[in-house]
Amino acid sequence: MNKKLVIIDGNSLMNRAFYALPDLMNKEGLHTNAIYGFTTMLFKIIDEYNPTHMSVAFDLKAPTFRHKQYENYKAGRKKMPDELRVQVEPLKELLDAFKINRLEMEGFEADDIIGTVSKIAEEDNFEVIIVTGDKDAIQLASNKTKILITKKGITELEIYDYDEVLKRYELTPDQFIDLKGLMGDKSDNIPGVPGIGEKTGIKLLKEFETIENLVQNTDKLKGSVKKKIEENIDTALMSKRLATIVRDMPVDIDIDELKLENYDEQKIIKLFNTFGFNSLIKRISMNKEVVEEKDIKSVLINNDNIDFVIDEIKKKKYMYLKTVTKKGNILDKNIIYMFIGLEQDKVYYINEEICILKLKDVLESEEIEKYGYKLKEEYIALRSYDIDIKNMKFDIVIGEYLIDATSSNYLHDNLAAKYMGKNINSEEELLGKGKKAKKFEELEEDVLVKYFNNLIEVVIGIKNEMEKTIDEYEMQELFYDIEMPLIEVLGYMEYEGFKVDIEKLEQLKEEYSTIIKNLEDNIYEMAGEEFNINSPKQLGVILFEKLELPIIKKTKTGYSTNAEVLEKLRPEHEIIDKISEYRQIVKLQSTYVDGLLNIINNKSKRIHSSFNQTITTTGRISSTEPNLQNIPVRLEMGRNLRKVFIPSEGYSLVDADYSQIELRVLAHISDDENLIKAFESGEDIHTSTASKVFDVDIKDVDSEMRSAAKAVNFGIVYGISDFGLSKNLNIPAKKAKEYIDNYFDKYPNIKKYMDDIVEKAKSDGYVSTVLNRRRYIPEINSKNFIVKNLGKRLAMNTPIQGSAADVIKIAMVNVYKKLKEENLKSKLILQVHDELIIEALEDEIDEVEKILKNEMENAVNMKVRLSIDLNTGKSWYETK
DNA sequence: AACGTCACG
DNA sequence: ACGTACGTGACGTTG
Repeated sequence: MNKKLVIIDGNSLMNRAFYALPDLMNKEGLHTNAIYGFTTMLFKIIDEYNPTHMSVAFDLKAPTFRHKQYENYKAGRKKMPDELRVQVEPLKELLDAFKINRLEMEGFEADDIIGTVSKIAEEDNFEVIIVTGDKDAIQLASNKTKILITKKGITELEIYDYDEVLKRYELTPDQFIDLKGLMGDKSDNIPGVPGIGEKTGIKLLKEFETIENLVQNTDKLKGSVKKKIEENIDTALMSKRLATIVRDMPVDIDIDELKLENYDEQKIIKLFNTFGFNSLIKRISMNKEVVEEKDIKSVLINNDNIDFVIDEIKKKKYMYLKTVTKKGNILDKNIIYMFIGLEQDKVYYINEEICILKLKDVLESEEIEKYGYKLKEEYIALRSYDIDIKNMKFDIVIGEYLIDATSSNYLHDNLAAKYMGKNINSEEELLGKGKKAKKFEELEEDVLVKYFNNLIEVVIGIKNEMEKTIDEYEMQELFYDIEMPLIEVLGYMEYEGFKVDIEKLEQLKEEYSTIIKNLEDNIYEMAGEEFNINSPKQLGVILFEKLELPIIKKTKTGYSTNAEVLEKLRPEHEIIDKISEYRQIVKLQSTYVDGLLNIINNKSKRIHSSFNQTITTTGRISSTEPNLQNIPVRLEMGRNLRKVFIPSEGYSLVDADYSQIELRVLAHISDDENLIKAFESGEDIHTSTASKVFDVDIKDVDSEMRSAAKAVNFGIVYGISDFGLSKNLNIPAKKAKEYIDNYFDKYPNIKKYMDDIVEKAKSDGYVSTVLNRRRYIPEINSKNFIVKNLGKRLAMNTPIQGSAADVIKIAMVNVYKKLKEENLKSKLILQVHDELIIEALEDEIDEVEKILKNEMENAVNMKVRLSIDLNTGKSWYETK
């Protein structure tokens, strides 16, 4: 095999990566962009060139022989920024894990090491590849040595071999040194001959070949060039010496030591993990010669032999579980396979309904713990078989969400890479993506079996370590008592759905269509032409070019036409009102009326939203397809839509919402005496805040003061800034700052909370809720002012929003449990952050209200009491 | 796929 | 001086 050496200029490449990539950080706030860029480059080079030998050369801090020759060498160079400096040692550690040789030598620069090693390698008949961001290395090009230089960014490389240098510079690589001697080098502070640049330099060297020859023959020059050279002979010679890369350093280098060995995979994965390089973890396992590919034997179980599996489950008292379903109605039987794992290498699967039904007992047994991946899917899939799965005890997706709520990827292949260092076939690799994506039911059985066997084994492989982390983070209560039981509650709400009045919805559709049509006509007439009102771009042209209205604000793509801008333009032209109205109704029509009509379940005639438990960074749940957490309420026109959300025959809706839960949570966390007192007094909280901030008697607070105070309270919850408040209240920032200062004066412990939590985020890297839910805030250590300030607001807001989320989740679990215990027919069907909705049987309304009040107000014990408002009605609209 | 806009807590 | 309120999801347009 050909011997091939890749030698990299470590400092140079790190530098390039550092400046080319945005400021990446891991969750503890370690900057990682240079490491990341370097590593991707490393992968690329290994992939493309497949070297047998490799080394990375680094500069050391100590002065080199060049400094001794010329005291100004590299003078004036900026020192390495701290954000880059902190990445050097971790990168070296990573290289060690890769078993890639590192070279550094006191008194010499990386370039000299590279020059010396490449020479030794050339003599030993190696093919040599030098990777650097610095053009100086071009002098080393030869017919055996290629120089790769990073182009813009770091992913693109320019290749210089001997011929390429000749072509580009009309000089040999050796002459490149002379050229630099003449031109000098700003970044190294090599003087060169003043007034001689690249053009003249090349011309001279083409004629005289070297500087030495040139200075001997200055008589052949004329004019200003002659003068410049003659006056700078010594400088030119010295500059050439400085620019010459040493190729014979007095060292013994055994090139065999640069040989690539098998890298330490576990260590690399561990390091990638701390850096947060999840995508690279996948790549590292892919790069392995042999991907672990043992024959997977999940055992197919049928009706004749399933009893022995059931016995085994009962003995173990747990089961790992995954159902595979075909696409279809949530209410139908859709399971095509069910996988059951008991331990590593012991996975069974079934594909007959009769077998599923035989498992009903163990699935519904409180004694048998269920472990899995996205267990809500199992709950829902089994409901149509009349199986009510119990004791879902461990879900690795929920676990990972608690460990890192800012992660955007909880897919099993990613978790396998992180926890097990394994490269697993992902769902996207199995099914494809986008429009061409296949469905599970379209795949061959053996392919599916292999995939789901892997998935089960991932859950088995991860559970133990994840348990330890949950213990370490003291999240046992949050995980086992709240988030895990919540899975069933959310699954239940999805399966039950929310009834809608379809006729009413269709009637609204007609009404809105007529209004929209009229508005369109009006707007076209006022504009003098037809255009797409829904296009901000076209609308912008009409408003700001044709009608020449004043430009209030710009977006990065053009004119802003949002509601705030339109409000300011209102007095300018009568078209504005029509556009605002049009926007409002089109929104209602497209998102809500059409959106809802599209998604009504044809069997239940109800809406089955999906509730996601692992999306938000603060701990809230989110709702999709449709989003039932943003149904209009603020404006009457939109609020009417709530009339279509109705209970079943014989039922009513009972709606319970927490009063000021976030401010109450804040009072508790901050232990602020005044805010606690304000809640105890029973006084309206915004009025009470107004009386403090504006220093007037409660009875003298007018509505303007109250609404200003309300904005201040919102600001406090969001992580206050004078700018934000001033914008919201439309007052000068100075005035806003006065309000804030006043507020903190009157509520000193809140001020203390804000200061302390920001400090905590800085020192620990994360903040926590009352139940130890955690969010990492790397933003807070950013050098970027904007990002850092965002970090501060996140630190202030997350414990408040997150603790409120904790509280309502506890209430949900307890309300759900209570309804079940008491065998009530009433159903919990929706949560909207601080609000629960129960579809209550008429006869049970009193009991349901009692349960809601009791469980919600006593969900946690805080320094201020929690309070809810209760409303009952025949539509969501009526429960106000 | 990104952007602007707008609905909610 | 730097430019922002916190957390979401859906729609239509545009590139």
